[in-house]
Amino acid sequence: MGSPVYIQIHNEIKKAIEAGKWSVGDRIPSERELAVQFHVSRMTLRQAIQTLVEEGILERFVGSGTFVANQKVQEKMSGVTGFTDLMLAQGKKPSSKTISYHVMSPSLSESEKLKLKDDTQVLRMERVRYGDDVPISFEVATIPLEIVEGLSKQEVSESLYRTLETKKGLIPGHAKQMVSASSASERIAEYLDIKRGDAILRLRQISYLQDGRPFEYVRTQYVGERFEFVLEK
Amino acid sequence: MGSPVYIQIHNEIKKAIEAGKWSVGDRIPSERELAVQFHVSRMTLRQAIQTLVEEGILERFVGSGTFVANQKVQEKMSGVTGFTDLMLAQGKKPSSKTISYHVMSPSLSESEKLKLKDDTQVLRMERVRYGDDVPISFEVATIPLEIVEGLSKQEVSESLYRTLETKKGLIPGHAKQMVSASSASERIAEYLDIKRGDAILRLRQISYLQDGRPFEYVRTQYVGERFEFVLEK
DNA sequence: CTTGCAACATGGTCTATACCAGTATATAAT
DNA sequence: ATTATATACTGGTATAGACCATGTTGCAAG
Repeated sequence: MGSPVYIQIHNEIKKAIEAGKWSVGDRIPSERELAVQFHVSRMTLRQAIQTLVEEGILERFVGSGTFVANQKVQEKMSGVTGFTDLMLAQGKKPSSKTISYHVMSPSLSESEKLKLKDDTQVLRMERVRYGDDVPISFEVATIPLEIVEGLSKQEVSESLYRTLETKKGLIPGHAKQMVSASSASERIAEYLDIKRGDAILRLRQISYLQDGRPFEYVRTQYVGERFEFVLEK
Repeated sequence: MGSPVYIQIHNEIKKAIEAGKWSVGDRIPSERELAVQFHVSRMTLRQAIQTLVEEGILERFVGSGTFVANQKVQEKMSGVTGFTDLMLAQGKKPSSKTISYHVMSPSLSESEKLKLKDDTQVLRMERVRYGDDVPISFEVATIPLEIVEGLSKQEVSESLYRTLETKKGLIPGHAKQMVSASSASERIAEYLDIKRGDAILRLRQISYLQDGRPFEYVRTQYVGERFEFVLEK
């Protein structure tokens, strides 16, 4: 074995992680501790850690420590589906908490996006979504009242897409999505159990029925570190 | 000056090269000499050199010295990740600057994504992209060497897709994209003229040929406040 | 019980030094 | 002149310490 010491240590740490010695999110021992364990100087140990960070296996935070990097929740966007199905497809337990649920007059923006007539009322819902009880996103969904007429709050909240199809025969056609990134506000940070200023993946989606009518306008803020979209095209 | 010494030295050396103090192929003074000139330890000087090597501005050879690599210049882009079209659609002038352009051994991650054999070399390009001269994104593109063999730097940089089709008969098939959000590192923040920690929209894309072979792996970091990704599905 | 602050731990940077394995070059032997 | 060899120089690796800014934590004051 002619390779440098720091490469050997790199391999040992990687094997230890793969063997389950530390799980995702776990903090591994500090550089100073590991340097002692491997009988090398801290600088050499840092070189080993560095290569693992570059591979995305570890993450470093000043003052906190070094952690096994997060595997992100992935959303396959090949079809138009809801949050519930996305979570189930990944073997995660989906849940959500409704923050607000009101019928009201739409904002100008909502009215435009949903192509509403002047006097139309909408249902606006705010929800926090969880995957395996970890907050994944905060979303505001606006739906024309006529679409959800006759449906219970539970039906709308739990799985709108499925309910629309089975109870009203309304089938989603296409969707337009706008993705950007920003920072978490104080309020959103609290809901998502992150810090203000943390990275947010913003998704604005307008969903259309097969006949072209827009039926849902959703603004979602995903926790950047816990979520990832996957697109196949 | 708030930035670390090795970043400052990095900038000074880079400026000196751009100012013509050394030309492509020239050998720059040894690490020991430069360490004395900049009044720092050799390890610190090495850190500065390291960042320049990672950007492809310098090349190191044991026993011979450190040399200015053939790099540089700006070029108009078209189509590779659809950046140009996106900019034009918004009435903005697209441009880009090549940060590095180098043949090297792939990282573990790159090797996996591109399904490379053990000894395969890759071409790795780093670019900053602008819209109306405002930095929009920083991207790292990795391409197996065999794909671009025989092609000029200009052909690869300006329109990889078109060149592959006309010169090699290789036609892109599908692509897989992963979108997430994170915070800007110190280095990326500098390139994009934002602050460290600012919101970043990350896009990782693997492009496949029609026969299913992956031929390009691109990691792009968009400035969250300046960019929006629009999808129709 | 909360709040504020001090002490501690952590990764980031930097020093000064040492030895190694390649490369280049001057020197000696042919 | 050519060849072999010793020497000097290069970047690569490694050490053992040091200080800094930031994050965490426990303890004291309210």
